[in-house]
Amino acid sequence: MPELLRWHARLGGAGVRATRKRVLVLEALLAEARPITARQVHAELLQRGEPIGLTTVYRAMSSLVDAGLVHAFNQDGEATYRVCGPARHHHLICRACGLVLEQAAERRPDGFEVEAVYGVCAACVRPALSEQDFDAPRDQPGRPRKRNAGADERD
Amino acid sequence: MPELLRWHARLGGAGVRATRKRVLVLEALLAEARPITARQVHAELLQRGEPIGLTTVYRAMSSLVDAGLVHAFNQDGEATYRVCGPARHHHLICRACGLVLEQAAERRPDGFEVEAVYGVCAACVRPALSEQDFDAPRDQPGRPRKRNAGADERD
DNA sequence: TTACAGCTTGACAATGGTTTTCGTTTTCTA
DNA sequence: TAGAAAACGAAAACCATTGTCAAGCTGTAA
Ligand SMILES: [Zn+2]
Ligand SMILES: [Zn+2]
Ligand SMILES: [Zn+2]
Ligand SMILES: [Zn+2]
Repeated sequence: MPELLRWHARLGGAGVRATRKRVLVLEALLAEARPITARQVHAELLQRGEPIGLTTVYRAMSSLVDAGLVHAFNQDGEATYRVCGPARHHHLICRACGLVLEQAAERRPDGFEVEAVYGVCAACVRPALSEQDFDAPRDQPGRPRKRNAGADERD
Repeated sequence: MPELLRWHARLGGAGVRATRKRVLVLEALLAEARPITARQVHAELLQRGEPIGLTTVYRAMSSLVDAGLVHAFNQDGEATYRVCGPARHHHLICRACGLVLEQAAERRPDGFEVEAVYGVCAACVRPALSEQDFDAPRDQPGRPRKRNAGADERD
């Protein structure tokens, strides 16, 4: 299982021990294509029969972020986490479906160094015809919107 | 005082009454070049001898955002507000000094529609030499950093 | 193996920004 | 001058996140 060993190596290289709980959290993140919250990870692990405290999930997230394996985002006012590649990059974050795309590091002509771009991805922009969710992008289930999903852009 | 009347007109046009408290909040925002929090507005108005409740400040912000006069951001995990121009635009938001720049509406070649770009502005990128705050950009005092100003990008 | 130091875990409490609640006050209109 | 609707504000509720602290685990040196 060289896959798991690689993660252990990347954790150890950052001075973070690959404890059982941290690996569980990492596995839960690896199973998701788009970022999820600490609460979601917590619920999934409990459902898998792996007892873990929510506090521990938060701390594991912090460790994984420190180790550079995971990046954190802010979606609808709460923190979400996703496993990212090792190359330096920034992100495109769709506020409609939650999808995150990695982009090559970029410094704009005006000198502004981009770290995160929030907006609406191509798949979610297209069907801007309907107010409801019918005809939503098929391959992207979309995350449930929360309170405060109004006209502002507080991501 | 045609200035004030213009604001009244823009508020009324959006179905938002220009009440005394709302105008006070708007004035407080107009005095600031970069976004500020509801708590800051609240404190400034109290200092000016204008009694107002924090709840009312929050609701005034919501109304002003609905009316399109004010845009909301998320800086260091809390909401900040700034008066914006009427043209459709998105924002460059510096996480170091809090500056917000309006940018012409933009859709990337890949179809992603940009709404907010978080990163570090040119003035703040340059002096990346010192860890401390000495030699910080002079013309931009910079806002005090808060908890969680770590490696992640949770804006 | 044992002992010890230090890291990890998790139940619980605390924090802090924001929203709800609800009774009072103000504003608009007839 | 009413009466209705909107706005106001103090206090409580909300909720994601962090702090606390006692118990458990891990690695290492004796
Ligand atoms: Zn990433
Ligand atoms: Zn999308
Ligand atoms: Zn704006
Ligand atoms: Zn800056």
